[in-house]
Amino acid sequence: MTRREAYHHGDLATAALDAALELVAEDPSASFSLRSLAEKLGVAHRALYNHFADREALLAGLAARGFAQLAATLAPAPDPAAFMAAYVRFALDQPGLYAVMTGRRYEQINAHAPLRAAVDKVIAVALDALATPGADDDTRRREVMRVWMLAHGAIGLQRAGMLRLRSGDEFAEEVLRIAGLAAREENKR
Amino acid sequence: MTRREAYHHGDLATAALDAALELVAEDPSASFSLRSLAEKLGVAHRALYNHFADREALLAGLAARGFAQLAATLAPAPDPAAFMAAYVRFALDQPGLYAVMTGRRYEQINAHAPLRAAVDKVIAVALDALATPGADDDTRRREVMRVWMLAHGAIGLQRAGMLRLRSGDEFAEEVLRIAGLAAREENKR
DNA sequence: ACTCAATGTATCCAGTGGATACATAATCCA
DNA sequence: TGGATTATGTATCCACTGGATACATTGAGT
Repeated sequence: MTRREAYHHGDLATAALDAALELVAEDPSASFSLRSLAEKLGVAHRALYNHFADREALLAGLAARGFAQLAATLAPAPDPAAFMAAYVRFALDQPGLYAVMTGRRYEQINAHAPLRAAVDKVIAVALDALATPGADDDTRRREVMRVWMLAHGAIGLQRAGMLRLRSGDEFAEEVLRIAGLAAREENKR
Repeated sequence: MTRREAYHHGDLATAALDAALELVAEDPSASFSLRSLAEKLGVAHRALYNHFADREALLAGLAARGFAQLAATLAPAPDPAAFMAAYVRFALDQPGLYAVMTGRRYEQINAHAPLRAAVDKVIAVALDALATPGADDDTRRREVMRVWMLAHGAIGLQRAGMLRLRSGDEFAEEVLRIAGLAAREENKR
């Protein structure tokens, strides 16, 4: 451990988020305990509280990461169809992470600066990909929301088993079809 | 307690769901404990297990009730706009209940017959209100899903603070506008 | 070298969901 | 009618959780 990053056990905050991501990937309900997380890291469970005020703060940190990753995934989207396909695939690929991201409430997001920033970044990317360049702000905002609502709604209803859609790529294509966005070849994985 | 419904403390199963609904209304995160619920009912916390296999079963029962109530609320909807407005208002009026309803997972819904039936009832009502009578099944299904996705997505994004929309009636109207369904006078409360 | 803040540990606590064993009351059937 | 049976509720226990308090250790800056 000659690395500069190492304190006692290394960069525990980062390691904790890494481990939390794994636990969430294993169990999308994110019902993991701080103790199991600490055990996974070989550390006293109380050590985590040096980096995260409480469990919610840890989840907020994980959510912030997720939104940053989502923004990076969506950034190259050249049009609404590509955006929506990429968005839906992200949520399907990492259902636990997506649940953590969208499970925070408004106040929790605003109380956590990095998370707020990460969400705003996604909004900015969405505006680029979805909104008509010349239009006024209200119109642009509505254009973004329409696509986002459809995508987020589809994911939520799918998870709750209310739609009974096919899963995987076919799901993304079906959502595009319903949204009125043609599912073109380049949108396939 | 000469009433036929009374056993020891009355119809505990129903009373438990009533009390749970209150607790969820107070705290939409539905983080209430079975013990607080039992205390509210003046009963040993273990008594609840005579009526519900576990905490999840109790939530499933509450969700089933919610969907039945939702179906009744939506049934009179004469057109998609009215349907969507009523749906959004239901979710805003009872955010905790709506979260419990949509928080169950696919397997949990199917494992609970009354819940499954209640969800199917809502789907039937939605088909009536949203789908073109003569169209083929796939088209009808997609018509339903489009509206439902928009409504559910809007509610979810609003709760997560990602849309920053106005709340209350203005929220419902804005969602209708985004969905491309005119907000007419009769949709107002 | 010495101090101090950052980090990690040890130990405790009240509260939780759930299990097992037992008590009581309502119903059913001889 | 009355005794057995079953539904319901209680008492008590358990492992586990998030979090608090007190203390130990380590690295960094002077």
